[in-house]
Amino acid sequence: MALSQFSFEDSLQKFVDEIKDETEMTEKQKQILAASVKLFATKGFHASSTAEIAKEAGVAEGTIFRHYKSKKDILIAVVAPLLVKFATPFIIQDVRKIFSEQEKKSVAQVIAQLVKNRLELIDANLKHFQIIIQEAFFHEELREALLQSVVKEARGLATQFITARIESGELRPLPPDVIVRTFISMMFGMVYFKYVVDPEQYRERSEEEQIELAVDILLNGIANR
Amino acid sequence: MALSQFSFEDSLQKFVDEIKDETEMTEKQKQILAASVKLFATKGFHASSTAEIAKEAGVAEGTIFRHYKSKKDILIAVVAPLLVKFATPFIIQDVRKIFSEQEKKSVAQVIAQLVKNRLELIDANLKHFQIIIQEAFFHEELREALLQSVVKEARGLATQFITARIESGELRPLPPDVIVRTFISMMFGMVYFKYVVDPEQYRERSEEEQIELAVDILLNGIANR
DNA sequence: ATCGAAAGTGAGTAATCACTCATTTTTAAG
DNA sequence: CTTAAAAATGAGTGATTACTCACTTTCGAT
Repeated sequence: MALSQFSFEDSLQKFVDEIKDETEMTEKQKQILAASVKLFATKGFHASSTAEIAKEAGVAEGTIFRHYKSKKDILIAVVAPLLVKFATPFIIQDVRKIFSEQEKKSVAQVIAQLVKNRLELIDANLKHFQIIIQEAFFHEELREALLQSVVKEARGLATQFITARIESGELRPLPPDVIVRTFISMMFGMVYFKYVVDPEQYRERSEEEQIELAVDILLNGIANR
Repeated sequence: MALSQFSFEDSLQKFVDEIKDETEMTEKQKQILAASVKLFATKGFHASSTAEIAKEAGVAEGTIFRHYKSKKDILIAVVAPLLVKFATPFIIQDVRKIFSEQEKKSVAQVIAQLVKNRLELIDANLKHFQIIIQEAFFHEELREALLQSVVKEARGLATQFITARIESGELRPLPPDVIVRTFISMMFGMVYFKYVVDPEQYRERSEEEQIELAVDILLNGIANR
């Protein structure tokens, strides 16, 4: 195995290993994770103490370290499932499917479906998503796992799709990476405006309308012809 | 004065008050700020201890608290100048000027100029910008000041410009807030990809090309006509 | 040269940090 | 019911935290 692939394989494996089925978790363990999610999302990892987590979970501080050998292990346990949900081939079949059914659908349909699908995933795991985004700034391993697996995987698929659609004449011959970047930026922007910047204004329109408008702009731009 | 405006006026005022001319700063004080910027940007505010800051600045820990009454005060002192640079009417004239010269210029020119101008501002203050983005998650006052002043101000100007250009027929009759959101998302995306996600790929093209491509997509979309 | 104020110092403070461990409680199989 | 393992506990650990304060040094005006 090439040395350069070590860190990627390692960090992804580390995340996968950390995942346990909820069924094989103690009640207290679930409470610890739930409390951690709540605190990490609102105050951040560094500002949340293990004493606080224990109190919020209704658990002795020692119990935390019976299940997680360090505080950082809690973060990994919290973040791993969603990271894998985004990244593993198994679940990315979701996305793969959208792309593979391409013959039948127009670009607009595929993109709209993709946006909807990913936004639903984020919505369903909002706090976990928030924690990942926040803490990726400070934890290199997390950032690494996020970029190398999720982004790389997503970009691979997207580039394939875009290239095909350029050849078929449906898309302009623009550099695929720029299109991917624009698409990802747009989606993050939607989430950020929806939950942080301006929830009231965002909700003036329905989610379907928002997606429709965004896709419209991505496809056709804002200039009048 | 309406009660609802208190927090905005207060937090903005607090940030403005915190700014001191560099000329009226001690040598050691500048070192403290420089060390704080370096540490906050790399490790984050919470993970940077005052002992560390003192050591990095080559200063006694007590000296820090001679100038700043709390650790959080350092953060404000670090962040305030850039925040004001983004927000105050005085410096936003920069942007206002771009908009006001609109008669002579095409939408594409105005937007390209605007993107270039803002990206330059970010580039010139990259670490400070990074700190603001990171810490806005955790400090409500910072988030408040950022949203209420910078975003609101920027949106006001942009909406005015967009509305005018829709009326003149240059832009499609899309909701201005959606256009603004798309524009801001695109810019953040460029910065994020350039510095975090994929610096190598980003730099395959020159900055001018990147801007040109982004503006092109914003104006004309990715679909073939 | 004198003097008061401002700048700088670093040992000291109580509080809090992540984490340990001897002990007790709970669980589940025989 | 017995019993051994697993789960849970919370007082206790040394290290580190943001911050204080009595003291020394530097500086500028007279």
